[in-house]
Amino acid sequence: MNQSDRSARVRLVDVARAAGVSKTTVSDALNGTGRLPAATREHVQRVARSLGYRPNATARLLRAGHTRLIGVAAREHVETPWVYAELAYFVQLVTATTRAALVHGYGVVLLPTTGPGDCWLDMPLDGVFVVDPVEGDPMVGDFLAAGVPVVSDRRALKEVASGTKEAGRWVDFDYGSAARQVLDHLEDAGAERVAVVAAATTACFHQQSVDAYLDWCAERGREPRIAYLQGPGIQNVLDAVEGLIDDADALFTLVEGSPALLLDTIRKFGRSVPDDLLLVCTTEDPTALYTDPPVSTLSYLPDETAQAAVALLVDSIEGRAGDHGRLFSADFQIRASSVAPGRGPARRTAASPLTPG
Amino acid sequence: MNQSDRSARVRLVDVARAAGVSKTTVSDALNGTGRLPAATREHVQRVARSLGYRPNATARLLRAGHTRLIGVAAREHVETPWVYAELAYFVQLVTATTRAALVHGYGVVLLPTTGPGDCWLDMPLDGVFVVDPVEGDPMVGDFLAAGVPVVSDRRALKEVASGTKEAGRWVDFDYGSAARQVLDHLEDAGAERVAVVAAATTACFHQQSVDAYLDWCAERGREPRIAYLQGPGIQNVLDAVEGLIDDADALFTLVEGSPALLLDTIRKFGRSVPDDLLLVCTTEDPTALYTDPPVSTLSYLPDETAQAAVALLVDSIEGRAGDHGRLFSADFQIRASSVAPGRGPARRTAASPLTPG
DNA sequence: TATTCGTGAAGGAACGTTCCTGCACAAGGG
DNA sequence: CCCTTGTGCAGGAACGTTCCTTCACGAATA
Repeated sequence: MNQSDRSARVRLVDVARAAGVSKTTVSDALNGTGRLPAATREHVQRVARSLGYRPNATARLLRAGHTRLIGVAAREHVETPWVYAELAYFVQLVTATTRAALVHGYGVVLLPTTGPGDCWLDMPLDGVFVVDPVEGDPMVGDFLAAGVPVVSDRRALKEVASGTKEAGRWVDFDYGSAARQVLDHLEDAGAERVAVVAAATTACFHQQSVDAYLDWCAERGREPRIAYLQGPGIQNVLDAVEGLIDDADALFTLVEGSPALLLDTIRKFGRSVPDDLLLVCTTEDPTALYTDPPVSTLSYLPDETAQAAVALLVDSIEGRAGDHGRLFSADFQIRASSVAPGRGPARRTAASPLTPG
Repeated sequence: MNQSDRSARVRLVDVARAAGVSKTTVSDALNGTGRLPAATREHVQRVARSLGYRPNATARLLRAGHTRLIGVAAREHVETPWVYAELAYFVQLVTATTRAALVHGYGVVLLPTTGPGDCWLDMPLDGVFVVDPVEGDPMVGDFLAAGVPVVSDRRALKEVASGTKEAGRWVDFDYGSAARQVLDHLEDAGAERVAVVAAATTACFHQQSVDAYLDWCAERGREPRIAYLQGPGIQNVLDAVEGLIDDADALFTLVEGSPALLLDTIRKFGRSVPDDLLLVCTTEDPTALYTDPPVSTLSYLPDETAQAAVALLVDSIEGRAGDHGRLFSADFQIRASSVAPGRGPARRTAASPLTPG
């Protein structure tokens, strides 16, 4: 099948033969290396161009010993379920990773998180960024064992720390305390029955957030109000809200859903934000700024995270010492949707602007 | 720097030496090829595992002659400007491409559409999918000249058709007639002053859509009402709407913007959808179904497009004949936002459902 | 004139696989 | 006992680059 292509492809030696010089000369002429007079250089370049020669990327990479390719495993981005549930976050993360990688001279491969065995190891990667791994994620361990530098969640790295010489570097959030920050804010704003919408996944972020919520409730002797998504898509988010709304005076979503649509849905059930229901969304969706009222958001800074991850990964790949990891703080933007009217700004976060500039 | 890693890496020969067998035997034992007794096979596998051997992906690829990697150039996805303007479409396209590629056993590399010269040619790709290329897109020509199979817009392929032996395959929409379909629908629904929001780019989709709109207006002797985005982000979309709204009785957006937010904005200007302003959005945002009223959408089927593109690309890569291209029709879903009340369903599209199931 | 020196270019070893070819040896059939 | 057949494995050539080493040769120097 591919034979015709294979043999038709002009190689370095073909150029060499056609130009009447050696492989070395062709290589030097085209790469600007070696010591060649301009005449020879131009002659070779002309011949190469006339033959339509293009160097074989794989061969150069083998020679070079690196591929300048990093993998990004964004579990929820590629796998079918939950695609929409967390869309904006993963999209921004992947996009920012690609951009950051480009700056460092690397390309990005979107890794399948599902798939047969360790098929990802067949890809010629210099390093991998495993975003928000699930519990006992096999990818992290596989790559580390294969000697491929990994950047991921600190917790995921710890799990496989034993037995691998290379530790892997991390980019982390303290998801638990971010959730607490939101919960405390809602409590300060007067909420007594905070409900949470979560996804049914073992991803670090969800697990830690939910655990923090449960602890927070337990500390206060309150009964947790939590709804798990039954499937992907907006409808499931709205359904989850529906199941919680009657018995809550504040809503904290851990999954992405259109802020505007959430407000619509809440309104449909006869509730009003923020008058008798406070709302905070974990989301990267910028529309939260423009709704009426603007919605308070908890952001996990995909741009910053991606940049840090790539920087750490590249350091690791290129053998520089650098940091072992970076700990970020989530960005909690308090807006009108979670400030009870007449109460003024909440105590602990009084410095934050209530409305966007 | 990297030398320690380099020399530390266990190679096939190291396993061979340690196991007291030849390279061939190791290769056969690990790949399940050749004729070896189970004992030898297991012995080699044990030694390989104990040394932590992982085959070098690049070397296998060189040997194999292919990389099982395809590139996706989604211009607007990675480049900074307009990132948000067309988000959902590109996201779904890239995601669907990744998924489809995986099914065929290929990985996906996100290609930089900006960057020095032809840096993309350094990547070891078996094929490329160039999404919605701009006019005179260099990538298409570069890859075709390099003998790398390309799937792209038919128009972009035509531009560079001369001189390259391989033609490239295409996945196409008739953007013009899709736009006309929407415009005709709006006219049928009673609109006389249809305004359009467009992005300032030379991407095929935008150019052809705008051209169709201008022609459509000219045919009717109507003055075109068109606003170009001044920059990325939702705010610019809303600003564009603001500039058009006073003088229009129908709005057709060619750029993605949150349907819910568009409705809010329109309402803010004292207009009402669909009573005195009809609205159709080009978007993949599923929230359009859930707004009040639900918003009519024109979808360019990213999932179907991606699947077809990957299938064509894989055929091309693996030397199968297959189709030269696939022409799709955009999916126009008429909902309440573009049906004037009391007028009943529009003539030409009476069969389409007015509300989602 | 014999020795350096710099320039221009060729030869060939790597990079780490896969896989084609072929050898040694044992078992079976004539 | 010789010839075939099959099994178990080793050797080494590819894949297409890059780059280190070597070499020839003319000019400048001693």
